[in-house]
Amino acid sequence: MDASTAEFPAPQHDHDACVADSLAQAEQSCRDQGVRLTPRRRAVLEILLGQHVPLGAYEIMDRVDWGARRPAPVQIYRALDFLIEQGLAHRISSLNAFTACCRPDKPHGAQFLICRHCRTVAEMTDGDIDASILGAAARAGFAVDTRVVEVTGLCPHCAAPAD
Amino acid sequence: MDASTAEFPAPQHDHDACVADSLAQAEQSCRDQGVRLTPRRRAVLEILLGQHVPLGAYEIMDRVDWGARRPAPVQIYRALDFLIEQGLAHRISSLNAFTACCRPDKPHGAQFLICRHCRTVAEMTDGDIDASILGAAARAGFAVDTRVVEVTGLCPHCAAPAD
DNA sequence: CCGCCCACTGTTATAGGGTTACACTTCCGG
DNA sequence: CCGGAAGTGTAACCCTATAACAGTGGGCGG
Repeated sequence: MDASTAEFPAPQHDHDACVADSLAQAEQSCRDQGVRLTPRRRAVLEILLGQHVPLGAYEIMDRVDWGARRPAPVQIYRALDFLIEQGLAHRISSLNAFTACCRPDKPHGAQFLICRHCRTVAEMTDGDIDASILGAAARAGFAVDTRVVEVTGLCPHCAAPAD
Repeated sequence: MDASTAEFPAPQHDHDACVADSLAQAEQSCRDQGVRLTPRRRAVLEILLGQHVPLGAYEIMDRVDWGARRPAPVQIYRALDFLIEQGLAHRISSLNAFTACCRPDKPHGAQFLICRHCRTVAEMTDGDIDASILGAAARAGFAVDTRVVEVTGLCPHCAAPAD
């Protein structure tokens, strides 16, 4: 079975290219699905793409610039709902925070590795984890709907140097 | 490897015995550890044990009866912190809610099956899930600290009859 | 071309979840 | 009997999320 494809982006990677890439993919994906990536939604996505650290809804609210007035929480949540529905973003339940999806092209339930030091999140799609969860659920007679897998610890970049 | 041991309690099971049992185990466990299951903490635990459905901190606050005055949120959280530290309760991140641990005797990281219909939660300790998570993390060079595994869907009792 | 519907957006208010700071009490060991 | 650590009480505050309702704009059938 397909093994883990998780990777922690190096702190110095070319993040601008990283963002441009994901944004282009998102636009393509929305065209394909016949849904609208409006300026509001796009703005929220861009903010999420800005770093590999998840943001709370209120942090997004503070960073977004929609002209005259600071947006209300509900506006942010609406954009987030859309992005999550489209697979362009994920909610990190254990942090009450949100992060852009790094592979919007294929639909997937993902698992997350969360560094407790630099707070970077790596997304993986590991077949073994998925299979073992489905197996255990089946043995309990449980019909699986959604899965939340969030692992906290230390990423390679924070574990290696003096902490 | 040890397979899943999850089970959904039948809606009609003898819940009084179920509670008495867990409470006795909790008291024994606290004596063994040399920590104090004070009346406040015990009250919160009893409320959590009252059903197999997780409760929010504010629901607990409403149900607890500490005499004259309704307790403040922080008092509930302190009791919950203690119970979780002692392995007598768990936090369900995806629900912002708490549930009593059904097997306080052995320390463990657990996985949860959450029924979206009756909201009952079953706790399991599945070695395969654990191993696959640790394996994937190791391949990413990630040092695991804590794991959150929460699966939503339909439990056997809600899937079978007319829904 | 008109008018209607529907998706999107804006505004206000409120419910629910969680923490900080500080003061007081109770328990227990020396 | 005294002092510290653990437990408890109180108040104030911030973060997270949703409900309810009003306005706007564009596409499509008539």
